[in-house]
Amino acid sequence: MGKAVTIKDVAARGGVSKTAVSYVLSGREAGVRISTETRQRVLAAAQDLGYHPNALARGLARHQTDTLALVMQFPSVFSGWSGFTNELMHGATDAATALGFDLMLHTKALDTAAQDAAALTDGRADGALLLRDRDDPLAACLSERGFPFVQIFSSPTEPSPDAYFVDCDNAAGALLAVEHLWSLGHRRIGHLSGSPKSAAAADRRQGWQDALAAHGIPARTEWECSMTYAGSDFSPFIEIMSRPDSPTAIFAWSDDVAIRAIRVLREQLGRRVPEDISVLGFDGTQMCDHTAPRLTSVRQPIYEMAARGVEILAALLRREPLLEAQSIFTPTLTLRDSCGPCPELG
Amino acid sequence: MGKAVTIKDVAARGGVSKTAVSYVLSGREAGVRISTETRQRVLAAAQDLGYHPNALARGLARHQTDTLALVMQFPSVFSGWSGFTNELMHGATDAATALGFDLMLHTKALDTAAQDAAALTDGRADGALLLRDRDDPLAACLSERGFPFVQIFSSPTEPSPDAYFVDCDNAAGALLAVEHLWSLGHRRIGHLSGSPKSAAAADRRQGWQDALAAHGIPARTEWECSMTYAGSDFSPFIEIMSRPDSPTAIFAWSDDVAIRAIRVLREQLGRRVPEDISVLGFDGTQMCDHTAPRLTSVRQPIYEMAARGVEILAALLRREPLLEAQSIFTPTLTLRDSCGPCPELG
DNA sequence: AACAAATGGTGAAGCGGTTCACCAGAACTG
DNA sequence: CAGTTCTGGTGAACCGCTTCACCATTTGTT
Repeated sequence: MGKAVTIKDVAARGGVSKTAVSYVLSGREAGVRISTETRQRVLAAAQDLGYHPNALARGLARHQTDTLALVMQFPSVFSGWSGFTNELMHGATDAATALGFDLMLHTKALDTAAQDAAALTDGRADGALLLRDRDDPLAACLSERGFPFVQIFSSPTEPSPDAYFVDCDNAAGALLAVEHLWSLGHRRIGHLSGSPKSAAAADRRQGWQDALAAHGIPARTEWECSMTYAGSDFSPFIEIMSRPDSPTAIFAWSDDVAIRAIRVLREQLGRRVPEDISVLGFDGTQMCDHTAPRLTSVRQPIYEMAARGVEILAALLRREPLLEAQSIFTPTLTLRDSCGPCPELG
Repeated sequence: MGKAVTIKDVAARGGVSKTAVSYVLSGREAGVRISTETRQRVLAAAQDLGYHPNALARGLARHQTDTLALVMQFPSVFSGWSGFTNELMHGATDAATALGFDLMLHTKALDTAAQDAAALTDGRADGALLLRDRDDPLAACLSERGFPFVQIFSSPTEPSPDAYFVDCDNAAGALLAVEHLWSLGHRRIGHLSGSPKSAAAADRRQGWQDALAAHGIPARTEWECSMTYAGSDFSPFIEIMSRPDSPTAIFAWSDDVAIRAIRVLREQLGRRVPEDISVLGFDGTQMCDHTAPRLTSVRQPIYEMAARGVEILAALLRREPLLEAQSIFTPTLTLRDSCGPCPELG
């Protein structure tokens, strides 16, 4: 790094004080007047020198950096392949750019939530977008420190008016899924569930149970199989599907897992989808259109949800009025080709 | 944000000077000796107060932030779905975490490369990972400013000993692809090409041409179709494939595009893959295993390449000896089910 | 006992900005 | 023409941390 050009250099070249340069370049001329002529000189000097203010110094002085932290639960959030993370990052970066914020990634995990919170509040970011488990202690630690944050793809167990979050109605999504399969004649509807610590996964599982219960068919344990990642060991699933009364339809908690399940069904169990068995996913990622058969899935608008999270956080930081501090999107069902009538019918 | 706890608070509580606290907490005790007893007091005080140094102030004073900037060519790098970006981010974040660096995303684009460079060198990042077009002016601007960077998934046109980059041998990859299709009897081998500005895409296209030429069959213009994104309009492709002498095999510059092509072939042209036509991709993303048919693809180790980029940059910044400043990975061919013998044979 | 060396630590000057308090001179007022 | 109000701008403190130069004691040496 050669010596970078500082505000002092610009001041010298413009024949003015640092103060004048600061006022001109930051645009915030409240309290101080600068003549048009001086402004031009400063601008020219800055241009000539290729000056760009040091963000560290500016941030230190202003206690504000116009930077948002994106905090992931696991580094492994990047290990899925269906495109959830891609779409999330896309929405978050687009919105951040549009609103004039930069984005920092926080994938590190320290020993305790308190330490994570301390690290997050090291001055580099003005606020955080949290993609974490439900009731994650980090949120509490951040609240305690008075650090602004918005949770995305998660919502608190108890309604709390002062929490900011963006989520979709996962239970409603699960209901859509089960109802669709039910209408196709399926009665033994299995579930590939995610981590119980994930708010989204837990709600989808609950929604599945409730939807079945509403039809007078309590969900059976042997219809459920925990499959947190698409890369997980699917032998429990194979075991379950090999039993006599195995489900005729599977509702998977995510597209990733659904896609993997289809493959396992075809390659290791010799079952055709949707003729022998129906599979339904959750997320409605782009990949759904490109599998064979194309994956019927409950869609949550990931891009929009991530963008909304950024918007809420931005409004919060800028003390602008919030349209809705808590945003719950309604999922929709996108029909494609992976679900068919129950083969045991007629 | 409530008043954050500063080094002064810790000093007061420990009954020592700021200086002592700084030396103890930063671990860098060159030039100054601190007794074990004092150290304990400082540590305890810091612990009690939940102190974490302000990264802005520290960075400003030290001219170093242990943060890397990841600069994308387009925000749309997140719009693909095959998992390239996911795998890249995964490798980059893992390596950065392992080496003690944070990651900042830079997806904004200002008016000129010079401005982009100025913004990048605003002090927040020590160096940059560039995912950009070949001969991108940004690289030149950064060099001029003496800002350290490593280009990933790209390499300079002219060999330049002082450039740092990680790439794969794209031409060799294309050769693998063409040779495989050739060995299956295909003679009319088409190409879905990417942006000519992308180093990778351009090299793959060139490799395809050269490989065909080596067999005495110059690539015909009507075998090629530019298809930069998987979301692009595929009607030119449809047009090409509807002609009498259309290719019997397609080498796509990326998995995304290959997957889309398979779908278009099946749904809009009624052609079966691989019976009627073979399709071969590039990247070897996880998605290849989950399409139907599974996609035969030239694999480049995206995770490792991104991680290597981070490692090189880290070594550069820490003035550690570099094993290889320029890293060129050799791609491999992963056979799956999307390529078959040329139907026109026997 | 006199001096050197080691031990343990502090003060203050930055790093590169922002911003508040204040000021000199020109332009109005009555 | 003295007094007020604008206009246009400056000086210096400060943001929180690092680090160099330096100092006061204690311990070791001859």
